[in-house]
Amino acid sequence: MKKKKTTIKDIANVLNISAAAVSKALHNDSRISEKTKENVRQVAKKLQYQPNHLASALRSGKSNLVGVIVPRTNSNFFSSVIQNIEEVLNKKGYSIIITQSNESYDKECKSIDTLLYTQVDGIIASMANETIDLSSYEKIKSKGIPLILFDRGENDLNVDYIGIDDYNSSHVIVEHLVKNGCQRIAHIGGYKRTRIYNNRIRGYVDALKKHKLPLDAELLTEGDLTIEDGRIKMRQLLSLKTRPDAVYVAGDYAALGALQVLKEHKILVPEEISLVGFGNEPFTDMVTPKITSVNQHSAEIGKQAANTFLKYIENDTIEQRLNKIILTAELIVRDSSNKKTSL
Amino acid sequence: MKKKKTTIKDIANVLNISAAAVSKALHNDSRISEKTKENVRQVAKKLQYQPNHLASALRSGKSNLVGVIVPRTNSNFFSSVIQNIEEVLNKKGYSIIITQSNESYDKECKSIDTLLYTQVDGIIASMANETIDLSSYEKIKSKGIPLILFDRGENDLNVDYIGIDDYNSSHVIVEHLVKNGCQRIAHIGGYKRTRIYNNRIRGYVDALKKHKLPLDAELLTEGDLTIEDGRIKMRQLLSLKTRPDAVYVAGDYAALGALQVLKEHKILVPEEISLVGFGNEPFTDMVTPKITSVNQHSAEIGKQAANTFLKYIENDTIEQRLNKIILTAELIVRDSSNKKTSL
DNA sequence: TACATTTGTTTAAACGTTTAAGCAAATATA
DNA sequence: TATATTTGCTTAAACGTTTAAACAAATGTA
Repeated sequence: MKKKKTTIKDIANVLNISAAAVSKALHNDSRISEKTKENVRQVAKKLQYQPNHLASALRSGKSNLVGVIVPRTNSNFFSSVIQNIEEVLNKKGYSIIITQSNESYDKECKSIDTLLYTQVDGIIASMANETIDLSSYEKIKSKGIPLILFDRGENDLNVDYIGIDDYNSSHVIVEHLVKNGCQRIAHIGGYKRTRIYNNRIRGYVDALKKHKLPLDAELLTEGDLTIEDGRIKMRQLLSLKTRPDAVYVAGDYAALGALQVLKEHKILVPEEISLVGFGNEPFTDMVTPKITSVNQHSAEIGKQAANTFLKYIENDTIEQRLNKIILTAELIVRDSSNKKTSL
Repeated sequence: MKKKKTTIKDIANVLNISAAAVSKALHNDSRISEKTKENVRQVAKKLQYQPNHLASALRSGKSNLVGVIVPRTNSNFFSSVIQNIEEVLNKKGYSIIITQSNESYDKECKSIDTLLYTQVDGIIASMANETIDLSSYEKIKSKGIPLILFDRGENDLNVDYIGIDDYNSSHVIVEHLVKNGCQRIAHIGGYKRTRIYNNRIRGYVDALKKHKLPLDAELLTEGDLTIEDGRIKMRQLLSLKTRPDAVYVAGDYAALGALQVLKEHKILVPEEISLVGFGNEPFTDMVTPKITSVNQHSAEIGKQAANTFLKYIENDTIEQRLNKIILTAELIVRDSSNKKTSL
């Protein structure tokens, strides 16, 4: 059933020249005459020749493929990062292979193996929530393949990292809430072991101290920041003797869950409780009230990640080391925390 | 800088056997002694041997890679389909390469070229909105590579297709709206040239006829079904002399835009105007009021698509032809159209 | 004992490219 | 005119596997 594919040899046979000449003609080698090049191009077109990536990559040692590992693609942040990585890399002749870890460590390891097996020229990744053991990522490094992390990274790997200033973002958020008259600010956080969430928590704690606000253990929770997690944590917060008057949630999905619970309890947002999310997912602008959130500059992160990879390709003498590009996140104030306009 | 990668020959040298023996040992060939196999496994582990996909794929003519083309990944429908394709195929030793067309015909052609170039063993695709010219897809077929379409397909390609019954879904929706007392039902549709949207439009028209409802050209619009498109079309509908009392939108994002406009105009949903979307994106359940929508069985579609591909691999004598698997869509009734409970 | 089969391995070719090296013919240089 | 350089190609090896074919040694069969 399989149709025979046209190879460089087929073209060579038609023109009665060597396969090497055809290869060079297709690569526009200066030592091949214009006439031959034109002939080759014509025959290639007529025979519907399509170069065989496997063969050329094997021979040249370059696959022109870059692996991208994300926890999931159905968040706007990740899909926007991916799109921008692709845009930059396509221009330089690279294609990308996207894999999802689904936040699972096992799946992530498998993805890495698949990518290495496919002989990608580099890997750009955001780590799964579950990942603590870094040996899989060490393997990438040990093969001498450029590794670039974004969003969810790890200092210990000593590779390039592109992300936002999580610690400072927390300060900006707390400051904003304080300005809006909030006194008892809760934080629904991610897992501390993940660096970005740890930084957000540290920023939250330090900002409270700075503003001399109560630092109550009850007001600080840790979780996976899914919608359901947000619902659970919000219910917990509502059951406290003294409820918070503001909740800063480290992820938009959990913020959405929290908002649902608040609405179910007929609690006015932001009048009774202010709400701030993180990530600026499109739905934060769709729900009622619109949720204040933090723009993570996904496009910029994608572009920087791609360019960082290209840097290694263009100059392979550079040694990989911890090199952080930290972008300043931007607070997008919306109804859920803006008491001034809603009064 | 590049570390030397371990090959089958390195293992062979250590054990003083031939490379062929190593290859066979790694593939658990029955003609290799247990002792040798064990030795090979040990040395492979010690040297951190990772097979070279390029070489094995080139030699065997099988890449164990399947290309997946979607308009975008940041919709829940597509990312769920992808996840299920991956799940099924991973079990059979295949990895997938995901590419996004971003609804652009050009990008789609490039994606197809990249995938063919990468020598994928098959392609599973949902076509871009823009795509009318099918020559790119014909190219896949002409190479003898299994092509499976889902959601956005084209009969003319004569390949397998997995999707839902769009025509009938429209009937179910109109029926539901009629039962809820709606008389003047508008349809914000997709482009007619895309088969699924065409089917939804035909179903809408025929259902109106069946229920002897007015078939008003003003009430039927065509567009790209983005949020913005939904907003524009909804404003148009509101500016009519006689407004509709129900709007059936062929996509959830456009339905969301329509809902925003309705809320901005302080129109009660569903009391004054009922709203139904399509796709059952998670946000339909998050907004207020929750939007009635249609579940497209993304998981099932993904699994069926993967299994259809596997069918061709397991039996390469089968000729590809138009073979539709049509799943029955399920109407999820929510607040935006449910007058009975909301009264 | 003679031959057949099985076991465990090796040899060598192949997959489709790229590329270093080689070489003859054409052209330039002195 | 003799020699050097350039042009336009060919040859052959290589990339890391897989696999058909060959083969020696061990084992089985009659």
